[in-house]
Amino acid sequence: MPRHLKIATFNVNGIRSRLPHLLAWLKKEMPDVACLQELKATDQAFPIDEIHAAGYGALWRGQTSWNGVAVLGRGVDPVESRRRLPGERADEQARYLEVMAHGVLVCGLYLPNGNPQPGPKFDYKLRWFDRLLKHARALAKLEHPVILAGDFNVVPTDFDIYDPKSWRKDALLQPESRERYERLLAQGWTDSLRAMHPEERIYTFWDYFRNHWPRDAGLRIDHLLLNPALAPRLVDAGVDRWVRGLEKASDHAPVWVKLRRPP
DNA sequence: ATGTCTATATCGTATAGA
Repeated sequence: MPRHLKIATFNVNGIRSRLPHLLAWLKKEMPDVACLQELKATDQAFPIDEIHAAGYGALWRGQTSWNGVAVLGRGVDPVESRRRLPGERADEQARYLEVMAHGVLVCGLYLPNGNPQPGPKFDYKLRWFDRLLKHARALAKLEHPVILAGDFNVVPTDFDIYDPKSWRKDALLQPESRERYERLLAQGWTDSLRAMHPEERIYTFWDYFRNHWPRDAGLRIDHLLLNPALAPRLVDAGVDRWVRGLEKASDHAPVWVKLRRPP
């Protein structure tokens, strides 16, 4: 049994086209829990056999073409807590999956991108964020350890992007998006990457345009937030940049935290 | 304004979303 519990999030940008990368990453980094986003596959197309063969159990919520989230558990089948945010009855987009695994309530999420902004997609992003805020407020207060993990599609501050100039009008940097992320933190959530590395430029996403990866022109939009019951166990956090450097990589790199195991 | 991927609808190439 490794000393620490490792929980990660990875926007795979198509699980079928990215399966070799996902399997290589699981084998090398061995996260105990992995939240995946942008499966871009139906439930039937989810590659559960390969994931089982890699030593992981999984729950997933797919959708044709877009979105889709999953949570993998190393050596265990995650136990489903909920498959959608409260107040989502009419929302069919597969963006939220909450499970229990390795003693932690893991909330895997894929917040809407929201571009172009302004417009209906940005309105949807803010509504989705408001639903998350409402649900997260209750989760923060639990005495049980909880983690919010996923692609939040929010660059929290100008320190979390290589250069905000060409992104000022983008939905990821809007004051309305950032203010909601701030409110989330004000509920008591710890931004693990920033807490561990307050002075460091950290990126988790480099788009495919304009040579951004070779120039290390990235954004920090994939986040791992710990509730007060879990935050004292935080020992390390980082980004598996090597995955972004692979041939035909996702535009995101996996992000992880290491947590002390409870006594 | 641009740039590049993935998936879908359909079998070469266009469109949407990010």
